[in-house]
Amino acid sequence: MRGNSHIAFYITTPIYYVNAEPHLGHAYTTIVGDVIARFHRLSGYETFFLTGTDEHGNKVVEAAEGSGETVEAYVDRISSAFKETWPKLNITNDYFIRTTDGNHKATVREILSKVYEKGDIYFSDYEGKYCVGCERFYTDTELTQGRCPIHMNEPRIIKEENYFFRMSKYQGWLIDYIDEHPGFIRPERYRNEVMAFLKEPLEDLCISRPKRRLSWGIPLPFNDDYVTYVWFDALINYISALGYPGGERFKKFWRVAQHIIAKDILKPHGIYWPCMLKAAGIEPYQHLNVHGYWNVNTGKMSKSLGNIVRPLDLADKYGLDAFRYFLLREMVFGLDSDFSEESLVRRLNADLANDFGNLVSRSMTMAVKYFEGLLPAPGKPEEADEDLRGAALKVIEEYKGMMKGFAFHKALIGVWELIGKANKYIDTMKPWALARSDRERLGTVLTTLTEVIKTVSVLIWPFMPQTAEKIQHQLGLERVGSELPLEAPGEWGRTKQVRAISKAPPLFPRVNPEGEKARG
RNA sequence: CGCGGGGUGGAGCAGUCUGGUAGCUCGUCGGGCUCAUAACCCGAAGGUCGCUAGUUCGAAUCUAGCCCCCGCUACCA
Repeated sequence: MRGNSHIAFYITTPIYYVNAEPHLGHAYTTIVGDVIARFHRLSGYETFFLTGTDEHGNKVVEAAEGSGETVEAYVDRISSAFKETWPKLNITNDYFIRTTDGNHKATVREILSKVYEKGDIYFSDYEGKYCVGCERFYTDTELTQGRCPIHMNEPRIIKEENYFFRMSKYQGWLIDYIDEHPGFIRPERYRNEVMAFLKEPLEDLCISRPKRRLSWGIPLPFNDDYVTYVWFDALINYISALGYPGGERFKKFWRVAQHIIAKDILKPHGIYWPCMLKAAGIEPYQHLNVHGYWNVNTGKMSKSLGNIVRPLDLADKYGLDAFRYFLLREMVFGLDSDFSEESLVRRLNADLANDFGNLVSRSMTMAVKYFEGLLPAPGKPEEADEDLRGAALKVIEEYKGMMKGFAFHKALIGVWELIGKANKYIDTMKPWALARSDRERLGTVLTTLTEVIKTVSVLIWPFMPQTAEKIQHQLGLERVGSELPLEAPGEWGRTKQVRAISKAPPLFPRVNPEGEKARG
């Protein structure tokens, strides 16, 4: 069933700015990317999943000075922190890009030249309110009563010559494009937000900084006294990573590009980036997928222990798969959510331990207890068996639609409805009674159950790869993980050998509300 | 007239785009089962879906107006 490999899929996270170490928000975005990438691999798509780090700009220089390092050493260190975090969260990115990479810098300069030669970059005065202490310009809205929020002094009005990107030229085109491509920015609330912004005239974008003020950046190809402003640098990573313009990957993947971002960087991605692409003569990306924020009540945590929510700590404490599941199940993609360990524990116990883990546990135990793990070929299915199978096949179809639309919580709700039906099926069929009265029927019931569990294992693999594969090994399947495609559950009745020879440990041990592992 | 988000049983949330018996988790109460991780299954109590008007045979869902809460001031996905 790998015949779909000519179908391509390209997904990106933002490149993370290296002035802080990875936190919950970074982890969420990247796990979403991983889930969607794994889903497409499972569906037979040739998939390219990109993440990386954004390393230029003033704040990075300041952060390096603050830690007493050279800029180069500093960016290497923080970039590595990101790069080394992702494997620990089971992130399967195909490439990790850094904006300090030579090929990226070359691509940025190439694009700049192209747009410059086209006449869409011009040199002009920039006048603004500049705080000498901060060494930066402020907009009126950033100022507190007309004063710098940090130094509390009045900013100086100064003029600076800079290069500008003729973004206003593309406003009409962008409005039409978004109109004609309803899913271009999604969910819809963010599309509306961009459209609302585009109702006002778009200003041209200042894309340079003089070197005397900022040297840590990519020099403009047409004026070496200037470096490019961060967004023009950063956004281009999405194509430089593919080897634009001539790279095979660019040809294969760019036309199916999808970005994932959090709502704070909607404007650069929803407006600057499409205009930049248009100016450079490159097709727009396919979808911009925008998610909300995790609101973390850090006050509570710091009171007791003075600790912060760090993704790796949570994964260590509760299990990586539980952590990944929680993030994708709890947040409605696009909306804000509250994060708390309490709600994580609630989901871990209710959804994972009670509903799902226990279903696997009781089913496996019976397969081993009554048939020594070797289930007989199923007999003639009865109505209840067919109903359950029908429900499973229906869930697979709905799941695909939800996943493609980034409705992860709905995809998981569907899977858990199936889990609920399987638990109910056990209670209705009473296999422990069949063990004494009708062994053939017992075999059919247990086979039906293991098929449902197999189906579930495939559907949860993008979210919880370790758990899914553990189950698939227990079921004695020859193909596991990404080798077991989404269509496999349709081949019902093939699971004969269950390998849970002795009692397997629970997939998800229950946790008491204080976060300690409960006594099993 | 700033912009945006939200107001759904005790708590936390889906559902609103594509109107049609109001759903989930936790909690409470009662029952069942014994294969299972004090788990699972069934049942019960509990909601004027912020307010008002409108469209409609029918509105949590669409339209208009109003009220209340929260971000936009902390690094940042």
